[in-house]
Amino acid sequence: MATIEDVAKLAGLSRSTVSRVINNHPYVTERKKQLVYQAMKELDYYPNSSAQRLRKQRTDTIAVLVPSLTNPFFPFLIEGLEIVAVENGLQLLICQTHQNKTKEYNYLQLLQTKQVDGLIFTSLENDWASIAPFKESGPIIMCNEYRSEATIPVVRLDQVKGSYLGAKHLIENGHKKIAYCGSNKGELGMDRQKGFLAALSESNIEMNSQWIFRDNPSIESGKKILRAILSLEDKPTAIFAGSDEVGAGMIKEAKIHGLNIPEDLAVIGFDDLPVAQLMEPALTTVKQPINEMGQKTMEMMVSMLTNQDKSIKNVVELPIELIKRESV
Amino acid sequence: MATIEDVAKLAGLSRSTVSRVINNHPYVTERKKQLVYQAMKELDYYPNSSAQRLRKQRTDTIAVLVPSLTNPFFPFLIEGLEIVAVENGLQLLICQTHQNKTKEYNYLQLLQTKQVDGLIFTSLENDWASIAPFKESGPIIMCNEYRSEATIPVVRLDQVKGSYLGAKHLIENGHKKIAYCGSNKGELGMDRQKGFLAALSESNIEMNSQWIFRDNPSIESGKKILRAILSLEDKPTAIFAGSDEVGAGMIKEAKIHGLNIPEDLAVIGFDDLPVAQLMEPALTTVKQPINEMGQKTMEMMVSMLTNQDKSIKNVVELPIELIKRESV
DNA sequence: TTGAAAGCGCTAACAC
DNA sequence: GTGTTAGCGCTTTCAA
Repeated sequence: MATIEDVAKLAGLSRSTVSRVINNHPYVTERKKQLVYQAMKELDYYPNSSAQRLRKQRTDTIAVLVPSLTNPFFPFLIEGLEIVAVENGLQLLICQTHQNKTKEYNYLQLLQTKQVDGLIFTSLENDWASIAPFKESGPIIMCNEYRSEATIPVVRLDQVKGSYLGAKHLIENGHKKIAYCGSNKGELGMDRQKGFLAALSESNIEMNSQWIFRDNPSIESGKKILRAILSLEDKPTAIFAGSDEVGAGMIKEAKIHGLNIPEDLAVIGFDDLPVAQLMEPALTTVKQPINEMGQKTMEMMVSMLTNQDKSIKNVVELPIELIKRESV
Repeated sequence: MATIEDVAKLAGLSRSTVSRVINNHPYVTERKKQLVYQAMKELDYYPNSSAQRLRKQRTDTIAVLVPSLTNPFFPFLIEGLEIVAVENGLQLLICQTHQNKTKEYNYLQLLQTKQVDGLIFTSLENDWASIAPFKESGPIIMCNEYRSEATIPVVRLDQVKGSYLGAKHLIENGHKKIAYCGSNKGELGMDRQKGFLAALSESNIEMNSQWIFRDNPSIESGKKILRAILSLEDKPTAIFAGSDEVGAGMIKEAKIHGLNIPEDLAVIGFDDLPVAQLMEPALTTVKQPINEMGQKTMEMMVSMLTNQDKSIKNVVELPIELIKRESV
């Protein structure tokens, strides 16, 4: 394997000059530049990435922590992140936490071992307190999920408003017995529940604790929850599904059990993923501007990387809207 | 930022001993080991990843090239790859090519710049001839997609058989006018078409060239193709969709246009992704053991990494089967 | 069982 | 404009 030394020798120049050519420095004669290119080609030379990183103390790589790629929400988020990353010569290191606290925590070592320059959380299993110290090791941003105690930039949506819109829509369609699905672990989940409950109490509707479900946001969860609802004595007439995948699973399972959607049971999703449109009836949902959220996040990362603004408490909030289809 | 030198000093030992502790070498007194641990903790020390990689000439990272993560097939494949990668202390660097020849080609530099130890193709835009030289830079494996000229290990399915099964099922259900969707660029695509045509000719069924569609495997493509079919004078009675997403898009669009599935039009998918079960009617499909394919691939990569078997032409072929649901 | 020393491949002062 | 040189932080002979 050829090194920069070999190239320098063959071109009859010094390592520095070769390095300058590699890094597009000005002040290199066109002639010598050509000499270098020629030698590189002849030797099939490529700069060693580890050596560059060690010397430059920079990796141009950003870690992106996602719970799972099989939840389509995250590939769409990554899509947005990647657009801006590529524009800025950054590489993404995609890390699946599988909702595992320890795994998530261990990925923070990427920052300490200088394998990445920055890190983006799109979900969070650990307490903020245990994450906070890692801010010293490089820029950390939260995207999608958030913590109000966290003194780092956040790109998020108004989840309170999102679920409020969803619940309101259900109520306006005459529903008073509404089930709720969603996590209550993160602040995102708590806010979403808050908005939901706000809409109910605004209309003096009471919540039945039996109608609250905490499962994972998956199709299987949707099916499971629907079966649980069916076995209830006092059944809700509508469900706030918390995600399109859950909503889709519910619709499918409901129909298997002979229910008509939305007549027997109204379902509203969250996210506006492709599956929402595919369902029969098409899933009414709360749309999140996922791609835009990704882009805004990476823009912020780039600015942190260049300005060294290590601890701006910057909150970007993007719009969220109701998409009416046929399931309510 | 503390370095190994700092740790050594604080512990009153040499860099070598600290390094030995870091790398779990035998022959270090328990006492000194503890001294090192203590110093590392005190200094909040973490080994610099770039320095280790440069020195060890190893990154323990494998590049995985996928067309796109928003096609759920690939997240499921990655799931399988990751299981075995984690077991073997390997990291995945997931790279989206977005079906772009140049992008794909540029990712090969990861191998030459020694940013990764090996590389896995799950699709291929470039000719094999232009990829072949990169074998010198590290182990390359093909998974899912394949090329018979390629002298590298391949983990794949019998695509000829898969599409044959699908077409046969359509024929057995009385169809003689069958449309086909699928790429004809890669060998996977060609084989799939081959199997499809084999089933037809076995039953003396002729193919109408107007019934062949080459769009991308997406929901939108499915919708578009369905509309194209609707505008045809001589319409097929069944469609081999080539992917579940395409099939799902078709079913949805067909119903919008008042068609009954499968009475007016039978649809068969490919992959057996979650969306197949969600559709109404549920999508009959050809199931690929995606997760298993990922695992087998990474097992092979691990063995290449350890045995230095750089050019085994090893083909692993996994079973493929028909899943009968309601769309045929 | 431990330490000294060489060197992985590169970049960036600094000097000319 | 170009070369010399120091050194990024680590591992691994080699010798003791």
